[in-house]
Amino acid sequence: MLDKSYRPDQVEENIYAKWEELGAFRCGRETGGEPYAIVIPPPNVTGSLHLGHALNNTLQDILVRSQRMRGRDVLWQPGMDHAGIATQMVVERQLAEEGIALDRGLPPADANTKLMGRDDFVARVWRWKEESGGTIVNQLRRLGASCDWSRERFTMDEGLSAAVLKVFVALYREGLIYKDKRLINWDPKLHTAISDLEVEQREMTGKLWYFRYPIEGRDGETITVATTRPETMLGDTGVAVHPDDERYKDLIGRHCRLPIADRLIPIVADEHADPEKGSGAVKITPGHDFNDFEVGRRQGLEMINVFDADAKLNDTVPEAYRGVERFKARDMVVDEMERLGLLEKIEDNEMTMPYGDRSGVVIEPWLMDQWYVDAKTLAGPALEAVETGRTVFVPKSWENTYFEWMRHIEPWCISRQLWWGHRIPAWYGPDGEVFVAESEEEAHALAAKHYGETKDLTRETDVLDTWFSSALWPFSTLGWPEETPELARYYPTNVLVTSFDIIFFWVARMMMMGLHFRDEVPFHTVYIHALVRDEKGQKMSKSKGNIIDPLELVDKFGTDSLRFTLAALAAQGRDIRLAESRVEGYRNFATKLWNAARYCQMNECRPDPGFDPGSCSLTVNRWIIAAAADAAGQVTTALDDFKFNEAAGALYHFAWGTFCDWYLEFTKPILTGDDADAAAETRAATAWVFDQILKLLHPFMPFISEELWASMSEDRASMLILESWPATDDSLAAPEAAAEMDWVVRLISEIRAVRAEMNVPAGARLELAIRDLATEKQPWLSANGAQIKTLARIGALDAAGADSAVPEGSVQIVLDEATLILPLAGVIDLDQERGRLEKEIGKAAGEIGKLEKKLGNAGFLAKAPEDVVEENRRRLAEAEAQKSKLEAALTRIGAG
RNA sequence: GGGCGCGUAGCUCAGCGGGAGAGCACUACGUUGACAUCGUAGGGGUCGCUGGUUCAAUCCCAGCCGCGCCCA
Repeated sequence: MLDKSYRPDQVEENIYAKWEELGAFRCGRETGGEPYAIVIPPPNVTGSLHLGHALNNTLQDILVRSQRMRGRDVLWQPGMDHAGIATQMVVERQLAEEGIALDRGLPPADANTKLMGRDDFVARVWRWKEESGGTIVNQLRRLGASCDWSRERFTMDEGLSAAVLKVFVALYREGLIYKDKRLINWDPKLHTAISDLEVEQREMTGKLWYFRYPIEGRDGETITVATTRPETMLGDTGVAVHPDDERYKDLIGRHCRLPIADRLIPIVADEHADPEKGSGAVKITPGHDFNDFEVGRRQGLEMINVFDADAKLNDTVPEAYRGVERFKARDMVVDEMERLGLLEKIEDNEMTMPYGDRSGVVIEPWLMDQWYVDAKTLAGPALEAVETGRTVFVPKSWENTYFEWMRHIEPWCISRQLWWGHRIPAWYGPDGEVFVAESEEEAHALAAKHYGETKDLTRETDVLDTWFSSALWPFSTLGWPEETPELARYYPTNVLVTSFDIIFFWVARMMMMGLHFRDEVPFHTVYIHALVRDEKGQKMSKSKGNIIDPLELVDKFGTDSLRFTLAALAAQGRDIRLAESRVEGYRNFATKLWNAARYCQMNECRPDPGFDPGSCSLTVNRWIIAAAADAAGQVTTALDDFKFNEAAGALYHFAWGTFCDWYLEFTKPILTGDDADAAAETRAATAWVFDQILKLLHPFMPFISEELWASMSEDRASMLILESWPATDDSLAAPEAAAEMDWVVRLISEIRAVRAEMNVPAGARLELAIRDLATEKQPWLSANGAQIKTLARIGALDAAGADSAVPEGSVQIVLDEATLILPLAGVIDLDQERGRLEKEIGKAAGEIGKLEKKLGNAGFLAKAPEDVVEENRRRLAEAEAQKSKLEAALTRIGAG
């Protein structure tokens, strides 16, 4: 016998281990089945599970488990990415605590600091990874994720590294990877370039400083420029005015003298200058501003880099400023300009500032050599694949985001000044000539050919952006560049499940690389799910302190409750606001099912492998079996459409609202009754339907469903995870049974409602007489008499004739053509009953009024579809009949 | 500035051209042998506002108000 209640903490770990022992997660188990593949969006090796991961992986697991049960050969490919920047930060911080710094070729800041070289550092990172990396993988196990762990991959693995090498060299040779000197986002704390997507634009109120620059050759005349970053003026190489700006027309082509730096810089005409903004003239610092960089290019201005890697001023500026930190330099510049009488004014200014999302420091646009991928060329086929529907976004609206980004894609800067990552396979000759090759030997061969003799080569020190390797994930994890059987079988994958903020990071890059190297999209569907927010709709973040830890919810309510909640709230196109009360509610659902199972056990409802659901003779059994099949259809259809909330809802309503609330109650009298055949059939049907529920439930609540599956029978052919999904055809449909049971449900509900309204004591047994019951329904009454008596607390039941008298003091309920009569003499207040009937009559009259108005409208009759008109006529007739029945009932009571 | 989305019951959210729904919360009643993590019943909404299209609008269109996100 099952315990009194479900204890998730006592079964989850055990069940998960059994699944793994069984090899249930492994691909290739079902060789006859059509393949179904999902690659996990690789979590970061430094990461830990947050609710976004919980949602993302719950949805993937629901898909994967249901497809597995449907007989597909499922591969859910797991793994992690090496998170270059994040991981290096973690390990560097650890080293700093031990007084160790990286040997970047500079003397240590303090004599006690030890220096560590590149190889030792990389070894140290690997050690860190083995010891403390990848906590998220175990957290995914707690979530129940049925990934094929035997195939777990890591972007720094040998195989994946080989893929990276091959791709880099191939793209280089095709001219799609090149070196270029451009402005990049420099992180002065982490000492590396970072991607646009890793830069957070923060809004703030800054200042706008107005400086006067003296015009050369015009004594006393100045031109005023406004700037938000005074310190960059030391790198100014021009002043721009709008070509149509009358105020400055005569200055175009002249020069002004840059104060402090004491250089001559040209005044140029460029559309970038906005006459409406500030003074209409802008200083141009091509080395430190993205817009100015473009202006500088157009106008042929000099590009001066005034900062070093720490964002301190370098040797290009006057002595006094050298080595000064940028914000300190700002104050010095402003002070000096003021002293020189060249500071016109200072205004407050609403602006955005770029911050590194990992370092939290202000990013410095910096001019330097980096490696780039020609993303524009690669984006072409990736765009086309979505335009032509080879890859589909669900919901479709996200295609716009993808298109927008892809159509305006910039060259992709792939080099990072880090040690942890895939080192770029490029070697430099003594004269700086570049040799790109898959190995050092090959590079030497290339060099020898180039120079005609052997030369010393030095390898590029930069590593590749982590996303460069993630972009290959859908095929590199399957063994590419080897042509493995898995690659042939599972690529392209079926669906990528991710959230919208990842469209740029992964989806776009995986599409580009997949198409270029496999000539085939990496996935046919991209399902974009919601963002999980807190109850108030705020994005969860550490700084707001509103983070809900999914594992805390798991500890409190069990994994299944959290999973079901996330699925139930995962409506397309809307964010999820997670309230703990919802999780609690679905925990109660789990408890409900647990108790239904106990009920089955107590009543010996054991699964019978020989049971044929089509063979039942009892209406109530045919009804519930048909309803179960219908629920299976609803759940399946919803899952096929990625409507997880609808699938969860259909399951919840069937299991609780139909099976527990009605079927189990209906069949109690049968199980304890005298008809042994009926009892036997009902036991088998109950067990069969409950099995259907467990199967449908399994993808959502894998643990409790598996536990109950085992507890319901000792001789299961397999664990639930490998069982077959319920059939979804309509061969079990039973409309006549549904009509009958629906009538019984309505009859009981009506009686209960009136009892409650009339304050009839809950325990009191009433007599029930039914007047005017249609002949064809007479059998319904006799067949379900026991159920009606139990559930509506009826003592004696009488199908009275049409003209039988209504006892004094009766309550009368109109149900379709019939009138239910409950003699309540002495129990009810006649005035109250009159009031109740009058209220019912009023409701019917209101309904009649609305319908008559509609049906009296010539336009409606002429233009509305026939079935709609018919439906309204039917409703009107129904309401009129009900009203007259109610009026008759009122007459029978008599005027008080 | 460009784009996307959202305002439906006290709260969290479904629905989306023809009878306003769920869960939670709330109220009343309940020791019926699965379940109080429960059962039965109930109250509660001019579906943000204003126009338009339509026989018919919570749903489609436009404008407005309020809120959120992404990109610049």
